[in-house]
Amino acid sequence: MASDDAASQPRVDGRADGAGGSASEKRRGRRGDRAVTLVDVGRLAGVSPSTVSRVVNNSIPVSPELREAIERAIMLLGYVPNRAARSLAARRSDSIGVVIHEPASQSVSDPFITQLLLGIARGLSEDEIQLILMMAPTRRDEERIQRYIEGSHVDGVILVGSHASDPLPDLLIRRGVPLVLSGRPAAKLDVAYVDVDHRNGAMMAVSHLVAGGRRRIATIHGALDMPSSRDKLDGYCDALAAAGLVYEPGLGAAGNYNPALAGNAMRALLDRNPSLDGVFVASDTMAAAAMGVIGEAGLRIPEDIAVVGYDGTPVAMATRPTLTTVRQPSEAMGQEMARLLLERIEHPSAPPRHVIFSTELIVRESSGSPGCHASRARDR
Amino acid sequence: MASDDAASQPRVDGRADGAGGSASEKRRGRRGDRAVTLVDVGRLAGVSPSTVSRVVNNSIPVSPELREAIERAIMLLGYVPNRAARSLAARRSDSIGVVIHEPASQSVSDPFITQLLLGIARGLSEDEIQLILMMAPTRRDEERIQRYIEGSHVDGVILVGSHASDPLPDLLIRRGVPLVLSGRPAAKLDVAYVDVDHRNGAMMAVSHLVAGGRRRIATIHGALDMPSSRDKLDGYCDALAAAGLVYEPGLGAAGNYNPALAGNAMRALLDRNPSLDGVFVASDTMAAAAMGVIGEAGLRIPEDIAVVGYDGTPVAMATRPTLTTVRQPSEAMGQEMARLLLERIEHPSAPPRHVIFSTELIVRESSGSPGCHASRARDR
DNA sequence: TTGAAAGCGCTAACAA
DNA sequence: TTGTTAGCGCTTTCAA
Repeated sequence: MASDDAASQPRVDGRADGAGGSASEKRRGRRGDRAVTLVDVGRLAGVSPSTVSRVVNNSIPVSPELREAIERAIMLLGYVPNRAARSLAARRSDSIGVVIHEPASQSVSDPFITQLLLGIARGLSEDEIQLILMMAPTRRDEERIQRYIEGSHVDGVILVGSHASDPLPDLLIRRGVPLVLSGRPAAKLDVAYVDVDHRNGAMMAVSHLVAGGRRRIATIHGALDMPSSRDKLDGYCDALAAAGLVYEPGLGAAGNYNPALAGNAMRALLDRNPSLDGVFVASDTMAAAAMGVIGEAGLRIPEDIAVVGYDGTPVAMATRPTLTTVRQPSEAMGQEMARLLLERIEHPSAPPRHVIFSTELIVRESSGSPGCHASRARDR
Repeated sequence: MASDDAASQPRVDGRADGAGGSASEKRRGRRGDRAVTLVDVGRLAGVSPSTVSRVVNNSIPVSPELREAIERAIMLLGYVPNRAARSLAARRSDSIGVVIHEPASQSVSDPFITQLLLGIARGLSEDEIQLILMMAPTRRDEERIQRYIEGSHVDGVILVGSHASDPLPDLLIRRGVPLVLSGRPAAKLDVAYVDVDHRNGAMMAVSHLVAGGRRRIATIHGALDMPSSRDKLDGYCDALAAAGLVYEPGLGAAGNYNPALAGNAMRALLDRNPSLDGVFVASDTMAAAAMGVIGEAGLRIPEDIAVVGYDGTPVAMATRPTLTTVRQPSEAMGQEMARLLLERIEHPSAPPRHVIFSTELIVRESSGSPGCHASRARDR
């Protein structure tokens, strides 16, 4: 029922174009008034522009008196350095690119990705380095991004969520662009990255299901051309094996981190496996979708089917029942990626480092023992 | 139970610093090889750099033969313009800043914000304009951002989620920086913005609750120094009034778009109003949190309490029961913001325009009639 | 239509 | 420690 049928149709308001404004200015770019430059500051302080530059950049010592005079002049004039000029002269941009190389619409609404982003921003903020966000929803965008990176000289790139087929890492390495990946590369590349011990994370999750008495445990995994997806699948198998259970192909289905696909996957799993009593899902958003499907099938969580998600995003607390999940320290990971990148920018020829984070199982309601009431987890 | 107690402790892997790398390079900045410049292209094509520039920018006509020769040379050399140089000479940056002026950790994991961001990115991508993301979690960040905008010359700014106290809009306008706001400003400012008819959106939501037979309807609202929060509250009151119900202060509680706060708010509402049978919540993420609290209180949704959220994010489909919500066309809004900003950059002295979007009520399970089974909504 | 020349504002040798 | 001097690579008058 109901719904405004004008929905989404913008209503344009107010003085439309050309009402009073001069017809065509095309004066893109900086505002009229000439900017204050180093020369202006130098003149006011009675020193040369280079000395001012030295003060501004703290590059080499300047006598206290001059420094003070210069600082006063800077305040007085409200001088702010022009980044373009600085970039041009110094041959660096003081900005880094973050490429989100995924079907953007979904990745960007995945809280895990956004938390990572926040971490990166935090890791960068001390150094006055700007974050240039590049999303690659389409092939054309990829080319645009590639051009941008090659030409415009971001000082480095953080690549989030790349698949095996992604040519970008290899290209950037060849071009000598400092690079950090989220997750180790599919191919053997000498590159810095942050990774997570997903194998162990998945194993914890599935062992937990086993410990709760589940015997027939399925999994909804991500795209298998991502090492992280593979790792989780391996961990899942490890746990089954440890419990003396066997993995059957019919117990796995791809959700590719897309909630809609995950819903379908869940349906298929239920069809194929009537005796299913547990499922391990490779992301919280997919798990939430799967829970919906389970509910619609008339099955109860956790009594009939226990569910464990992955990521530890807020989503896992919003589901009912609340979702047991494997937490990745997403924000810390983002911050570490920023750090690694800055490090590579400083020392381009040092060998790339890797940092591996571990995970944490957060037990909530969705994985309670069958037939029993879920033991309530402290919800942190 | 369980949990890797090394959790979140990064494990550092691989050849640590100084293994083989030269101790200190500090060669920040561009990779060794000299970049290809306009001059190189010109030389190869046998023309002057200015002519090459004209071809690259399509600025003024160039004879077909030369153009072709130049284009060939560009391909051959793999020329890519240097943005810093271009910015410096042309006095524009070809980049715009998106300031997210909120407690970052929450805003960035709110899917509504991220969808808006995606829309902005889409709206920009055709024009090769870069999006510089600026998050202002702390006061220091605000200053950094302000410096950046003033000094470094983004061509314009999109400001997301600003409160009444935010000095930035006013400042930027005075400085002549092209600006677009998400949501109209609290103060009377002559500025471009995109807004949503929240008053009507809220009214639809609450009228829907009334139509379902609810008589005692509470609301969890956002920070009231944001016009959008006020509008929703007004719409809520409108609907109550239309139904002959009265608004009591005890029926409102602030959630400030923070799920944790919203949970507390919900608890307080339940305490204050034992006979509560409906609640309108100003965002989906807050609604999800509120639903959790309702469930913990032993009440059923929608039988005991009907819930309607706001935003129309994927979150609303992930809750159980699924959440009735008011959809904002977030991505379209973002795209429109980008368009408006580009327009202002082109025509700085034209009067700022406003675009108002309308909303759409999406009925799902959480608002079913009391005592009855919820009529299942088609889940689009 | 094309080229020459003068910067854009800054950094970084080099000299003093 | 400070100043002088070249550019960084591009756009954009101005002349031709």
